Amino acid sequence: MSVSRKISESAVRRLSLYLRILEDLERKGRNTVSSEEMSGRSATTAAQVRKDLSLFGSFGKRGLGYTVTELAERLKKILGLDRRWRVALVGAGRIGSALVEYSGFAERGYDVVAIFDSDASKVGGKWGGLCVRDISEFEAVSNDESVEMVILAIPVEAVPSVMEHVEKAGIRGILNFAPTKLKVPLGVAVKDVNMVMELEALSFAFSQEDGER
Amino acid sequence: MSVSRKISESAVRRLSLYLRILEDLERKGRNTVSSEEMSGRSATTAAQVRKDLSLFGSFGKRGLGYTVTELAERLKKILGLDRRWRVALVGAGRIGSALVEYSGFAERGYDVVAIFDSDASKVGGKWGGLCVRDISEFEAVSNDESVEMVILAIPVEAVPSVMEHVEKAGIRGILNFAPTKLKVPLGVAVKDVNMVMELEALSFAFSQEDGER
DNA sequence: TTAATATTGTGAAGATTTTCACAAGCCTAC
DNA sequence: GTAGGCTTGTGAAAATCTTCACAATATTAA
Repeated sequence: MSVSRKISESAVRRLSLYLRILEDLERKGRNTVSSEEMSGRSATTAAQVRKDLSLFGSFGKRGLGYTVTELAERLKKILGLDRRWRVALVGAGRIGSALVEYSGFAERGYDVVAIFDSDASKVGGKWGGLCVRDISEFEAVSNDESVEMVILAIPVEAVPSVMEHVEKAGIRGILNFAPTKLKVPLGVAVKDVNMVMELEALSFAFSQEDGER
Repeated sequence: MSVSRKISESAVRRLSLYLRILEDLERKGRNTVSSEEMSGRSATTAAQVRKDLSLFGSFGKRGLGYTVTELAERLKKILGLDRRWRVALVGAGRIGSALVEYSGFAERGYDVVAIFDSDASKVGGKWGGLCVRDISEFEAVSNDESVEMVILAIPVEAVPSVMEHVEKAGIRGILNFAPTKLKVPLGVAVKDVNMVMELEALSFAFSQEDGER
């Protein structure tokens, strides 16, 4: 399982997508699937599917394809989903609320174990069984709760001070909703979710099309 | 301005990021900026910044750098942000709510002009001045309102029936929050926002690190 | 005017990712 | 058991993306 090669961002995204497809096939009671069919359901080619999988081993049977449940298990393991993750939410605002109440997280192994905010009017409130804590308690609480990842759903202005806490606590994974590039120490993984950026990519696609007509 | 070359996904994301940086510099009253400084604030190299920009023309002055406001204007035009976009939200749930109330959209030129849902208990409700319509009215309303883009914030099960309406209405841009790959006709642009996928990328990064120790 | 300094724009080199194409292997049917 | 039909796994080729390196050009100072 230990892979020394660097796996590209897009390959990981595709693995994630393959897993979703396999889970769907599983629900439908399918036993095997070919790279050809998988490619039809994603937006890739069969060769790409096989290449992606071959980065981690050889999971299929020639002439037959892949066993749905087995491949799903393998992918879960590769993606680190064969365990649960302890996550803290920083920012008890609207986005945070949507995230915490979204059942998909828990289903996929991510447990929100603490919620923080710096707004005194929010601190102390109950959010689905959890008490909103003041951000100043971050290090202590995240240590007690063995927090591994953080979801950052805060405005840009709040980023520097929050990041200080996060860094000190030794957090090594951040899902960032703030529309800014975080500066993090080496070894900390950051994923940015930026809806404005997505919309801009969309309007760019439009403008290009129009320009080409 | 009309560019026939295909611009890569990641280049567009970077342009979007550059624009954010420039707007920040603008607020701070800076007049010019070098590719070197821009690269410091993004996660790229100075050469990458220059290459990205040179895809669309030559906007800088040798020895001096780029004029902040001028480059920002250029980027806005390139990204199709020199106009407003009429957007419909489909799915009056939690994510939809977070999006509609998020001021960043309106600020960047995206006006939500209609909201749809298929849940009878939601239809008729008022959402920030807009009346939630039944999805069956999609074609008629989106035509009246000249809707250009759609934000899809619905569960996977609802995708096929909703997509029928969207397709019939001739929508050509979709921001998709449903965790599934949409099948769309040629010429329709789709951007997927998938938080579970981002978290999976994060747990993958973790697992890799651990494996390498 | 000339020299020194800064920074762009861009071919070319290098690196990475995707696609191609086919040998190798597995299954079914006869 | 062997022929025929699929489908994987994978080197090699092709395509794409990033970095390098430097000529060109603008500014400032003397």
